[in-house]
Amino acid sequence: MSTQSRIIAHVDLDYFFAQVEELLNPELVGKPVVVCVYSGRTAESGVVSSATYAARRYGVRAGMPIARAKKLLQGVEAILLPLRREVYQNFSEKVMDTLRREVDTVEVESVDEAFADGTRWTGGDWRKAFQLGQVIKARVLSETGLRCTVGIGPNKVVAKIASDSAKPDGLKIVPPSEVSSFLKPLKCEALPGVGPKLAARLASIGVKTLDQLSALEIEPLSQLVGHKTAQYLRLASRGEYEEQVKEKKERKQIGRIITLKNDTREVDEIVDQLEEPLASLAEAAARLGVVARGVGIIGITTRLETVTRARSFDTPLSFEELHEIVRTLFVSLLTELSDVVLRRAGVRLFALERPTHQTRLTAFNADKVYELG
DNA sequence: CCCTCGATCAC
DNA sequence: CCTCATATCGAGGG
Repeated sequence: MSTQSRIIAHVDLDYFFAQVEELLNPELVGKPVVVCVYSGRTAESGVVSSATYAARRYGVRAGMPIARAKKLLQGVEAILLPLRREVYQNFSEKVMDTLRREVDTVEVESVDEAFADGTRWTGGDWRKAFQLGQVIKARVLSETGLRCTVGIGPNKVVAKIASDSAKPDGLKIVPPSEVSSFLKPLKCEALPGVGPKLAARLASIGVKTLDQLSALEIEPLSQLVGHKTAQYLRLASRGEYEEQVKEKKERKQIGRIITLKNDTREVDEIVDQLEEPLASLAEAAARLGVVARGVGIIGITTRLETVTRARSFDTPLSFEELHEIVRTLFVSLLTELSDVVLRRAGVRLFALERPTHQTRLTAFNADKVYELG
């Protein structure tokens, strides 16, 4: 069979968190609904995580401080709701299962996005691509109640840009014959992986559109953005990015980060507040059936700069050891950086492995148990 | 080559 | 005024 043209769908749930809240409380439908992450520092501190289109009409956007959103919504009958991660995760899983029932391969990109390989579904026939999109949208709606936007293209990059261009509740097909004209006029930021920083670098050599980007020689581009990124930009901008849709494997790391009650550089104060996150991580690791050989800390300074420290080991770490290493890492961080004050602090576990027969470790047992070697 | 760290992205 | 979680890249050191 011709491995030539695949038919890839990108499925993007519309204003996902806020849409779930609407679904759970139909009175909210059509109103400005804003799902917020409250940091707990003050009653109102935090950011917007998701907003309905009614709220967006007032300029509310994800990532915006809650205080600013409230200003924009002054005098408006708006509904602010706290984030309910587990609830959205459950809906997400239902959606992903729905997709898996329809196509062979589903690659979960995030809680609200997935790629679906529709090559088999369509028999490789682009005349069936629209039908594939309609079926995906209809199945997701009937099985979960959620609306989504579907972009379909010959590769993941084109499919994702297509869905971006069609939201909300849209369906956009970009067959191979249209890829070039579809991509050419777009700004570089339209490519997944190109954010403000990379876009600024490209702009510094006068490159603003995918058309311009696709015309660059690889060498100078590589000088500017590094080897891997240059290869990616070249292929992606030409519509020639051919990474296959594949199920994601095991998680490589898990982490938690919190906003501290007060800005501080007191290790005790920091580690105290990291007790819960650490326990939560231990639980998450246990649920995943993994142990960690590495642990790291993250600090966000009052100037909003990120500082990290990490250590890895050749055997898995017990909960007690994690705790101790986290403390040590914060001590050395704060000793080395005598002028930083932390606003936020976090912990992450990496080098995650399934326990071998040599090691047993459960979430809440303190001791690492070795068999005799 | 491996490790650590910071940056970036995108959510 | 500034959340939270993950992956990846590249630089620098060993």
